[in-house]
Amino acid sequence: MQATALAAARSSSLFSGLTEQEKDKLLAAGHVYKLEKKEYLFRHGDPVKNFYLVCSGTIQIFRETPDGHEKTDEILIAGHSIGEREIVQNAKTRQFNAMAVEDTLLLEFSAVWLKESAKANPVFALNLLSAIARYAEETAIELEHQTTMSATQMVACFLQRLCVLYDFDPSGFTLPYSKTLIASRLGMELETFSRTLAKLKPHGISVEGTRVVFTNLPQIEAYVCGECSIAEDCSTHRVLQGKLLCIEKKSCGGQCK
Amino acid sequence: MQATALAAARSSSLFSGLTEQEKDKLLAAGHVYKLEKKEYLFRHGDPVKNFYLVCSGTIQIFRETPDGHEKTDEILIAGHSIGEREIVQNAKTRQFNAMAVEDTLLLEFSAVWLKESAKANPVFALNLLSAIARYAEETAIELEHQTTMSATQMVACFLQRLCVLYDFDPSGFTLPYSKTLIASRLGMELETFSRTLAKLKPHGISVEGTRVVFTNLPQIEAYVCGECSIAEDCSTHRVLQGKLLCIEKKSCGGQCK
DNA sequence: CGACACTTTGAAGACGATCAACGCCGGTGG
DNA sequence: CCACCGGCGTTGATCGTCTTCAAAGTGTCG
Repeated sequence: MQATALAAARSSSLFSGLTEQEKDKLLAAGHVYKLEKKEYLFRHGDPVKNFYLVCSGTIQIFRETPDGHEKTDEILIAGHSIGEREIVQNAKTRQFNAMAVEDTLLLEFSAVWLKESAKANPVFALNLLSAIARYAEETAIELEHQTTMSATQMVACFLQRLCVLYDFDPSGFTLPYSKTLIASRLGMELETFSRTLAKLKPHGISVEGTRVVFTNLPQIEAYVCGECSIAEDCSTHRVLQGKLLCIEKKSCGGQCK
Repeated sequence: MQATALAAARSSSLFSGLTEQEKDKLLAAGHVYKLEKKEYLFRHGDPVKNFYLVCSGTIQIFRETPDGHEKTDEILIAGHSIGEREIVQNAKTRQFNAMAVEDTLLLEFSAVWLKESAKANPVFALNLLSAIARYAEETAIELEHQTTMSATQMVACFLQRLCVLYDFDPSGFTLPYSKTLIASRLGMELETFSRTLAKLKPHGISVEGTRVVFTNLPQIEAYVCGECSIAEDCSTHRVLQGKLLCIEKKSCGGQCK
């Protein structure tokens, strides 16, 4: 169990470019931390004491609005890290909640450890910087999507990304978490999400229950980077892995075939 | 002229904690760069070669969607920096446009200079890390606002922030840039923005032409951090300077008096 | 089998975008 | 000095999309 946990942790981008010895030394400071489904890792307002690496399972990062609604900011899986931004900024309290979506294994490190390690190891520091910069970039893209894309486009975009990120088979895979969670992640209501799925069929994305099938693969592929004539400039449709998706004429101005 | 430019630049948070000598040494590598109103600093797709510090004037960072719409990501004034994220991430091309809103003075540095300086000076490196982390945090809040607040709330929030950020007099100040730009920044149409302003009057915010007056100051003040009963947990209404604004009952659930 | 969580579907409503027309102002040129 | 123009902002009417509220359907697990 411990061995598997470490394997996932050492594959984190934070350790890229480090020797196996260096990784061992850094990881030695971590304690295994288990969470059961629905258990909280921490809540909004808790003091920032620790840094975490996800080894297995899934962690949901979310905020609660005063009227009781939840907005999911991130869904983290093995290899992802939690808390580096707050620690770097010396934030005193957590600004969001972290909860296990399913049984989850983490490695726990102290905030001090993170800072010391960054000071002591320039490669690690650069990885940290890069991870935070990447998060900033992803959030900015997310924001752009939110303000310029329709719900249909967002869902299509999300499913494509999901497929790439989790290395699923496009010709058929199962959603890794509930539709409620996905809707919350996309900042829309469950009902809207549910209705949207039906609209995707004509575009070659079929969803029934938790089963997703990219039918008419060539058509879908055609939407992917390289075949989209405005790929370079199509910032609206840029997806994190450098792939593109233009699902509706509306915001493509018909330039994407 | 040069003296003023340097004064604004050295006040940047990137140099906090450095001795005057260190600042001098770092700033010596910069070249003054002038932009006239409407002139581009760079465009989407341009190679990432330089890092900039804004000394005076205003720079608009924006993206163009394929259907011709513009979304303004940031409005930068003296002390702000441009390009650190792309450089840290080794991005090859700019992912957005940067244009002068008015005549603007900048300091230009090479991308290499930024990296070398970060390597050579740990305090500078930490400031850089902190600046990027702060940007990430601000963007995340922005995203949360976008998905949970109404147009009315966003505008009210923006005006309050503007007042704090620019150190304006709440009892009366002039908008520092056009309403078109503000609307674009808030991700809404000019018409929506225009209509929204009228709705703010009952809440103690009066806008006529470019003149903004926070009337009924006590009422407004009451909305500000400390007097809002759910201040600590009211992430939706958290504003960058640690101030709060709850302008409508809708999402406060009546908890904010 | 029943309880419960999760999802789907329907109908109504709110909100912001869109299209269109008009007013205002500063600048330019005759 | 006046007429015209273009940029900017306001206002009105309409439309589409997403949310909201309500009810019913599906699946799983004890």
